[in-house]
Amino acid sequence: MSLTYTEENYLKAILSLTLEAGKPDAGTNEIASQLNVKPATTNDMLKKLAEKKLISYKRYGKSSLSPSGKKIAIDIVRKHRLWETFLYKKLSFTWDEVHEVAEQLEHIQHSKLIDRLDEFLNFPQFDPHGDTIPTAAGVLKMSVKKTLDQEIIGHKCTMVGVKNNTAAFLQYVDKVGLSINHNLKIISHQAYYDSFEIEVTNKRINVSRKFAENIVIVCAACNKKADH
Amino acid sequence: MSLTYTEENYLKAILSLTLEAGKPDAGTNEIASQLNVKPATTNDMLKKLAEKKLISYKRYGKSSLSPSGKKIAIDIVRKHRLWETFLYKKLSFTWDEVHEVAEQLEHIQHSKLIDRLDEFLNFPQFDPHGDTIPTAAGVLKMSVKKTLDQEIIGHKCTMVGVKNNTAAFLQYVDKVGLSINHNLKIISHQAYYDSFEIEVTNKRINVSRKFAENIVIVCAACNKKADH
DNA sequence: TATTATAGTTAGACCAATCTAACAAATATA
DNA sequence: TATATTTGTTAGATTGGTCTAACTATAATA
Repeated sequence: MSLTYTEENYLKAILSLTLEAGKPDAGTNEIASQLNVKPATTNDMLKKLAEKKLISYKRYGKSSLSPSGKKIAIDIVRKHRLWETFLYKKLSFTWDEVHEVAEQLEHIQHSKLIDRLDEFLNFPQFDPHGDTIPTAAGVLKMSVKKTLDQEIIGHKCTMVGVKNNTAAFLQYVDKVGLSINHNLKIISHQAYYDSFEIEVTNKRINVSRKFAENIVIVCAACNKKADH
Repeated sequence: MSLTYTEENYLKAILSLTLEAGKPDAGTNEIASQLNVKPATTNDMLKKLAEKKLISYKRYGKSSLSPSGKKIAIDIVRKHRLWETFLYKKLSFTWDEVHEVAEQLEHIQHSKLIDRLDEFLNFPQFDPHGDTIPTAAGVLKMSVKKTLDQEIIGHKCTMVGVKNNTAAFLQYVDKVGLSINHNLKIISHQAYYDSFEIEVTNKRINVSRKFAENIVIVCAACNKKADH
C-alpha cells in the first residue's frame, strides 16, 4: 500500500508541526499553510488519511499522526536529509539549494535505495542544516543546536552547520580542517584574546569568538536530557 | 513551462519508438502499449502534446517529435542514463535493478543537478546497459554494440556491458581489471588456443573466446558510419 | 453571557490522467 | 472490389488533488 506524493507531504507536514515543534497535534489551517494549500483541501485529505489510519482526526478537532503515520513521516524525513547530505557533500550544492531538490528526491520509492545511499555517505548523523538524520529503524532524535562559543569547556561536539554562509567564511572553515559532521572538542577559552582553543582531527587550533559564533554544533552530552 | 511526469513519459516513449528504433514516426497503439495505457488515453495525450507543439500529430496518422519535443525527450534519456550509472557505480545496484529506480529519478527537476551528477561521475559515455548517454548539449549518438570476440584486431573499444550477469562472472571481469566505461584494445587472436590478447590499462592479458563472447563493447571507429 | 473573531467544514466545480464501450478510418486479404 | 481486421477516435465516467464560496463550530473578549 504505497502513498501518493501528496499524502506523504501531508504526513511530513504534520510531523514537523507536532514532533519537531514539540506540540501534541496540529490544526487544519496550520497544516494548510505549511503546505501552501487552502484549508478546504487539507480537510479532505485529513479525512482520507484518517480513513487509512495514518492520523487521528475528529471534526472540528486537531490532528496527530498515528504510530504507522509517524513511521512513514520519519522515513520521508530520513530520505530528505540523506539526499540533502548527498547533494551537499558529493555534488557541491550550497546549503540553501539542497532543500528544493530534496523535496523531490524524498519521494523516490525503492526498498534498497536509501540504505545504500546512507552507506555511501558513511552513515552521517546530521544533514547540511544541522538536523539529525533518522536511523533506518525510524529513530529521530531532536538536536539542540548551539554555536561553538556557547559550548562547555571539555565537551566533545559535532559541527553541523554555519551561520555565515559567505564563500570567504566557508573557505576559512575548510582551511581550519572543519566540515559538516566533523567532530571537535573545546579545550579552553583564552580570556585575554577572547579566543577558543579547539581540537580538530588531533590538532589544536585557536579560533576567535567571531569565528566560534558562526559555527553551529551539536553536543551529545548536552543532548541527553533533550531527547524525545 | 514545465511538463508533468506523464507528458515527459509520452515524449520519451515516442523517442524510443522513432529515433532509437530508426523509424520516422510512431502509431497511437504502439505508444499506448509502450506505456501500458489504453489507446484512448494516448490519443488524448497526443492531442495535448500537439497543442504544445512538442509533437506532430494528424487524425488517423502517426506521430513524431518536433525539434523541441525531441530536445526534451533526449534530456530525459540523459537524466535516466546518468542516474542509472550513479546507482550502478556508486550505490552497487545491479544492472537489472537500476532501470526501475531511474524511471523515477529521471523526472527530478533542477537546473544544475544533472550536470553536477555528470561531473561527479566523471562524464561517463555509456550507462550500465551499454547505451550512450546524451551530452549536456542534447546530442544522442546511437551505439552499435557487439561482443569482444566480434571486434576487429587492432581496434580500440570501450566495455559497455556483459551478457552473463552471474556474480562469478562479474567478479572475474573485475579481477581482469575491466569495468563499465573502461577502454581496451584487441591485440591479437591466438588461433591455437582460440583466445584473445587484449590490452587493459597498459597491461596485456589473454582471455578465452567464452569470456570474450560475454563482454559487450562499443567501438568508436566502427561506429562512425552508424551515426544518426 | 452575547458578540466577534478565528478555525474548520461542506458543496459544487475544475483539471489531469485514466478507463470502457461504441464507433470510424485505413489497411490487408480473399 | 467487398469484407474483415487492425488501428485510431470519441463520448462519457472515475479518481485524486485542488479551488471558491458559503456555512458552522469553537474560542476569545468586551
